[in-house]
Amino acid sequence: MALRKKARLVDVARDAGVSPATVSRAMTQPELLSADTLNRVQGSAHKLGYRPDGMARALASGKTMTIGAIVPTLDSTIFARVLQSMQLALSREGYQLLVASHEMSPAAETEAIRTLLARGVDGLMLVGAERTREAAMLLRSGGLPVVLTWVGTPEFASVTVDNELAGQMAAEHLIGLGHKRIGMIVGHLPFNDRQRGRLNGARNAMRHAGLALLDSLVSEQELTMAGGRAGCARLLDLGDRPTAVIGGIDLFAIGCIQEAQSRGIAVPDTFSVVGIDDIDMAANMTPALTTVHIPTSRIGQTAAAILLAEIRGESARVQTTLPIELIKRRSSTMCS
Amino acid sequence: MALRKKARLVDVARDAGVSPATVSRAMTQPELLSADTLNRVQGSAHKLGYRPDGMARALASGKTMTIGAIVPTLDSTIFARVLQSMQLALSREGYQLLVASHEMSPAAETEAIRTLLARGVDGLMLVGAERTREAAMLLRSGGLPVVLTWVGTPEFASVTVDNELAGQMAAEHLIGLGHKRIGMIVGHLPFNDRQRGRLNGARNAMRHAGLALLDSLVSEQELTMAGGRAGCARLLDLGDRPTAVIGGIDLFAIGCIQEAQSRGIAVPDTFSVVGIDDIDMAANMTPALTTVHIPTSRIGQTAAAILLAEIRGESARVQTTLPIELIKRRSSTMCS
DNA sequence: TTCATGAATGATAGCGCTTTCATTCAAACT
DNA sequence: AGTTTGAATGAAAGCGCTATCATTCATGAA
Repeated sequence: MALRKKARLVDVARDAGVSPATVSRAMTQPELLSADTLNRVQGSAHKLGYRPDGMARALASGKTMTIGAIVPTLDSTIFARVLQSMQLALSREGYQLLVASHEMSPAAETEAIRTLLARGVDGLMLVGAERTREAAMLLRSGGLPVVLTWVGTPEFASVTVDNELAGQMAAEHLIGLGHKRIGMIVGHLPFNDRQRGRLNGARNAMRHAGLALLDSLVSEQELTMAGGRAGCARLLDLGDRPTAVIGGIDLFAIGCIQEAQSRGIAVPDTFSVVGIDDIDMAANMTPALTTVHIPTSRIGQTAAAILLAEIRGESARVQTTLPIELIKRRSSTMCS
Repeated sequence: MALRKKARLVDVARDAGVSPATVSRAMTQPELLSADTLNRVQGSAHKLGYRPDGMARALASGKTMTIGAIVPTLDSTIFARVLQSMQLALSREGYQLLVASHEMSPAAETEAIRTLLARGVDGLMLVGAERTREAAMLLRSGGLPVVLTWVGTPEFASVTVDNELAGQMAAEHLIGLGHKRIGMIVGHLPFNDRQRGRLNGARNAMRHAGLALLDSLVSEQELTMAGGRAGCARLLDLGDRPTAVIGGIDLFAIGCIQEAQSRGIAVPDTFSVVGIDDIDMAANMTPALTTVHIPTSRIGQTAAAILLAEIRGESARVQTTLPIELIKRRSSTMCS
């Protein structure tokens, strides 16, 4: 009972008086065995405290029962939600999530892809469609199911959301309320096709309305609430300040509201703010945030489902786009 | 160039005209080889696009280069920060993080431990000291480095924070400001020794001051901002409402402030609120939140360092407690 | 009775790598 | 010259499991 080494499959086989193959079957395809042997094997396994070795299993079967996910950052409600719902869906099928983040660095993402591929994952979830040439090569030659989220390309399966439309909906809402000088706070654009899409969407909506999203009213910031405050501060310091601001993410919008309030500017009475994402907090602040709802949990669930399906060889390169929706709350109102 | 199967170690060996052992050495201990052979091997490896197979490597060496982390939930800035800083520290040494969450269910945590152990991880990070008997057994018999975070036990290495002290500091601050009727919003207590500690700390501080934390002024809520609002609403609806509230996590405190503001109750003028954690948002809201700072990033870094050290056999069962600190901001003031 | 037939099980060859242990050979000592 | 030493490499035995193929043995069809 004490200093026994870990029991292996052969130990169980010996104890139960069967061949290793039978034990292996007992563990993975019990329906193939007679009730009698199955019982005997399970008994021995339990008695010896046998736990199959995942690495050996992985090597022999080529399956790791692990899905890799590489996100820009873990420190974001958005991605946390996606990961959480993925994990939930995956664990139901016995899969585990291997998580890596790259902190907005293409090189780091490439490296993470390389590592996960080497480590052996049965599928890979990535965010966005933009990556280094090398990363693309790795994925292509990796020969494993890949699903892109938020933004996709025809080359891989994807669960996307129309970021342009999101930006457009936010802008159109404000335009409909009579706002003409609209500002926007966005994340750093270089390695972030989500933010670029939202910005373009807003820009186009304004153009269609015969207005313009002035460059001077667009502030690029770090994706934090502090970034939102800073961006808003810059816009509010302007001589001709905007009457409304779109946050490229809710956190920006919320930071923006805080900044306005701390300056005694009433939201929404004299300053409207709308966000994109609809994070938890959006509904719970005062004023509650008008925002474009992005179905993050569904993105995760769907990504998991697609990966699982591809692993089973059921489907290939499914391109899914999830609907988004403007949620009108209190932070936006008619331009006064 | 096209339909070539994945190159294996023997392929490289053949191409370079050396034995497999030499190629293996070239990959893991290049300093053992002559510059000449090393070059030749690396040349062949590169030419064939060779990438070592992690599973085979893991099986043969017993090392997976993977660390498991099981957190209550991914959807929390706090744990996200910890994971992020762990990952950063680990990746520098070539390790990857395998993440699982249990959503506050002891059974789910046990299952996650079992899975990760089977999957093969070189070390394991867990939150809190409370778990099922079975989980404890698994960890003990797992024979792998384990580090507990937030709350620890002598049985394992740990990086903790004095949760009681945190609760105490929050309460003492309020007491020092003259508050006597103090309420508290805490998370569900059953499988959460962090929240229990904080509550007890606050309770003791009040007792020492000759006051009492009335049960009627303690509200147990889900760990979300909405929970904070709900808890606060309950307290504010009371005939004899508290003049100050402690949030067991910042999110509660923030929700509480939102709730108060939405009722036209001025914070901090007629109602003080303090939190615990010091999440990003705390400093960026209006009023900025007074809170007890918990060094989350350092928890992650330290946990990673301890695990790495134990893997190398350098140290064992280090118990570290990180300092915490009250950050006075605007959400709390003298009792009027 | 004689064979297919199929269900239950066994034998065994890997999966791709690491890791002793053994070998070779030149440099460095007696 | 004869020996010791150590650096550089090779040979080969696994790591613990899965999966293919073969074997056994009732069962029912011919």
